[in-house]
Amino acid sequence: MTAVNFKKIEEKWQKKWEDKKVFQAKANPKKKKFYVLEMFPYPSAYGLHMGHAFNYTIGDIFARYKRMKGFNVMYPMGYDALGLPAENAAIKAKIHPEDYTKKSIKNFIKQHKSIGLSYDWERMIVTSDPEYYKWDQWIFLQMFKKGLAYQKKSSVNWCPKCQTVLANEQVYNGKCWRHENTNVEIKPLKQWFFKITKYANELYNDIEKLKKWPEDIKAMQRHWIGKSHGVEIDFKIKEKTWPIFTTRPDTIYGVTFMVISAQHPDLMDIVTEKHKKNVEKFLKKIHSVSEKQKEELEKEGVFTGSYAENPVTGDRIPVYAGNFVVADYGCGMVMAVPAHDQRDFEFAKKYNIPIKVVIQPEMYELNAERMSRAYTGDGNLVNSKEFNATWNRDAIDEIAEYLEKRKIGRRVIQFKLRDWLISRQRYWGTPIPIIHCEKCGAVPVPEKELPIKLPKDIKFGKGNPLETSKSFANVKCPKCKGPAKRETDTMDTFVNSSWYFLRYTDPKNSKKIFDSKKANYWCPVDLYIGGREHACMHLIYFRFYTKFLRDQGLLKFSEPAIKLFNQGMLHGPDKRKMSKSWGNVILPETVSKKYGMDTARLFLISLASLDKDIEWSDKGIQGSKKLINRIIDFYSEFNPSKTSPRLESKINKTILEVSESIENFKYNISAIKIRELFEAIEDEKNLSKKHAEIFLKLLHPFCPHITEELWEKLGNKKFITIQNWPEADTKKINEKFEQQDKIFENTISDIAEISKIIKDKKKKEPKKVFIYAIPKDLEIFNEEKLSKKTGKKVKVFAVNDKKKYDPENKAKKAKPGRPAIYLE
RNA sequence: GCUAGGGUACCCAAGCGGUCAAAGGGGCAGGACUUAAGAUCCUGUGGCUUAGUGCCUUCCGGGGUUCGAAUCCUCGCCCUAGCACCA
Repeated sequence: MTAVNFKKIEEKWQKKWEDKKVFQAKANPKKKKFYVLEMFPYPSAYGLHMGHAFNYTIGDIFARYKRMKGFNVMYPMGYDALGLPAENAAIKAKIHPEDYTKKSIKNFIKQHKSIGLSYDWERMIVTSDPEYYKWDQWIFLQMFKKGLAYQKKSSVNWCPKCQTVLANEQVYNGKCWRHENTNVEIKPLKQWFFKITKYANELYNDIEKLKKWPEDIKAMQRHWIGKSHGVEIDFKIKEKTWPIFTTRPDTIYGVTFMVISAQHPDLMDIVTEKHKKNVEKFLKKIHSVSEKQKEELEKEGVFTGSYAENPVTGDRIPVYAGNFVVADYGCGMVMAVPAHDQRDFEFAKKYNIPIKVVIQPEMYELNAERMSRAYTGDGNLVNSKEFNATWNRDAIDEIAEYLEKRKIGRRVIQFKLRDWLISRQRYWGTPIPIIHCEKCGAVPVPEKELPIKLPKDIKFGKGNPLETSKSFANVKCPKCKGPAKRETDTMDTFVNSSWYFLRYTDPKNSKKIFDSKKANYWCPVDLYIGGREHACMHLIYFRFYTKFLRDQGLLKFSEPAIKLFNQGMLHGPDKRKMSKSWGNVILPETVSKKYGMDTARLFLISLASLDKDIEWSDKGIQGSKKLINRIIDFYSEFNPSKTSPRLESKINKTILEVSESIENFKYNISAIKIRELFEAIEDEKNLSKKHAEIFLKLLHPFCPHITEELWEKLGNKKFITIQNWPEADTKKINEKFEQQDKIFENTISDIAEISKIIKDKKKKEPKKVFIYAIPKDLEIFNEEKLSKKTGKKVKVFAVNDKKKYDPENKAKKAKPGRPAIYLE
């Protein structure tokens, strides 16, 4: 066996691809485009590991396949370079974030190239480049003009470790998304927001159009956006009208109390003098409980002293402040119907508030005194005046109608989605292009002054570093020219990644964010690959941006990606997620040296379905390694000859199977089909040059380097990667051969079986095999092949051969498709 | 609790109404090669039976639909991920 220097071959072809710019994409309206994109990485000093390689290989295989299929493929890569981890790492290493980032990116590029990915490097973008984030600022200004970027004071999530605020999407169970042990604090601060809620309805409804997105991601987004239909009912409290949102207007007659969120900004307006102390005591108490206890927290509240008037019944009902009401959903107050809502029920029981049944189930009768839990099922209304005996589901509509007619309520749609908090009090982000002037207020920076670059004269330490830069903060007001202060908040890094896919289509444009023609040619992204963890962050934000830029007249489409693919996660040999912190990281460099990158690529995709989590194992990769070595051996001794019709049938069938499995992202099946074909080739030995080339083409997307190398060895001058994908000649596919293969394999099993029996009985291993086949089947049984597979000397006779050796007269047992066998 | 997805032979994993005792890989066993080991190659790998075309029991468990189920329905149990007091 020849020793192969994989690393050398890999570097050779990586360099050639790059030198000849084979993967450079050019917009060409006459050609059908295909845009493959992987979520770009956040460059860190740790570099890439095989988990990343797996992710990128998925896209690369598809890009190479589509390119060979004749599509105009764009497959770019870039770096999401701004953000907190880089800043923190830089501070720790005592270098500037920019230097840290540059160094990391350099390493990432090197590693990306070493995996053999067919990126168009001319299109690379780096979000920390002012020429990139300039357009982030430009988008901000457009949003500002439309009232979609605005400032407001509100209770925001503050991570004490990050020293900055977080978006709702970045808070998991009350913890920071980057610090799972750090409780997020609630602080009232003036912050910048993007009004993503303006698009809530469209974002929700269009999920339906994402036919090629995974169901779970869509479900998560639906849940996150949280659309619900309901009614706002006007309750009067202390002369003020409070529109209370409910999805259950059918229970309006059963309201016995109200609960306002303890976090509500206007809570104190409702609290009466007499109850002030009590309420304050309560607030103090709920603030002092730790997050952990909050999870199991009982519903608690305190009477505010005020009463609300039920607009339908005119009842005077007490208003409580409670710990279980969300402050910024609806209007932060709920109407409570203890008989038919479990939370309200628990609360009412605890504070001895009356329970009024307004829905009676059909099978039995509820008694308010004896209920042990709320009845949340359906039934007919009772105690509801003119609506009595109405089926509650019908009553929802009827009562809504009734409220609307009397102008004391209206049908509305509520969303859980909140506006996107984009302010960050950190350095390594896009500066917000706003100047604060005492006279003119928040004034946008004129577009021609963009980009507002990050200053260098800053100090890291406590608080926002941008505030330490004199050159940055003190400016003139663009409107009145008076002294003013520049906004020192930077934008969330998710801003940068919300539109990067568009910039790839025209990455060097200095006049415009991108040329719409180009963007509309290449986009939407045909295949977008990345992790599930972005379901409710990036994947919502970039849909939002797409819709906004469409409304700005820049785009003609409404959804950024046609197909979304979530790859599984690669685990280390210890079955844990591959990551630096577990110390189970496998590096591409090591793998390339040890097995060759092609081997690793093949191994990763053949382990399981691409969307499943997989495990790296040095044992497991042996299977791929053996195959690759055999292929290389075969080609190094290859002499073209004529391909048998049997093999030709198999080749053509495999073309269909491999193509189909690639299209369906079943690369594991592709790998098996390729393996099976190669084994057939090895068995037959005779192969024409044309077919030898077809095999390499089928293998190429998976193993790009060695296929280029072997392709060249066959005497080809042009790259295999720009060849046409083989077309199957279906006329050559003959199922007869497959049946024959089956017969052949059965025969081998039979020989082994009989051999075993003889060995058991006679304690002697038979060495010779005689096969008696009916003449029609004769072509199936190749003596040489049989001998090799059985490890015995095999002789084949036709049953009607007069001179055959058949001492026990077995030949007569032969049937079509099943030869007779004699062993000795 | 809700939502999405799973539970397949020693392990990983494909299959998703008949061609299924169930692809492929790993492991293990036997054989070939070799002085031997390793590497490589071939074969086997649910059970029973027999000089081979046979039978039995399997695809988390129970029930069902069907001429026929690993595959469809239903009820459980278990796992994985995400969300979680949204009125």
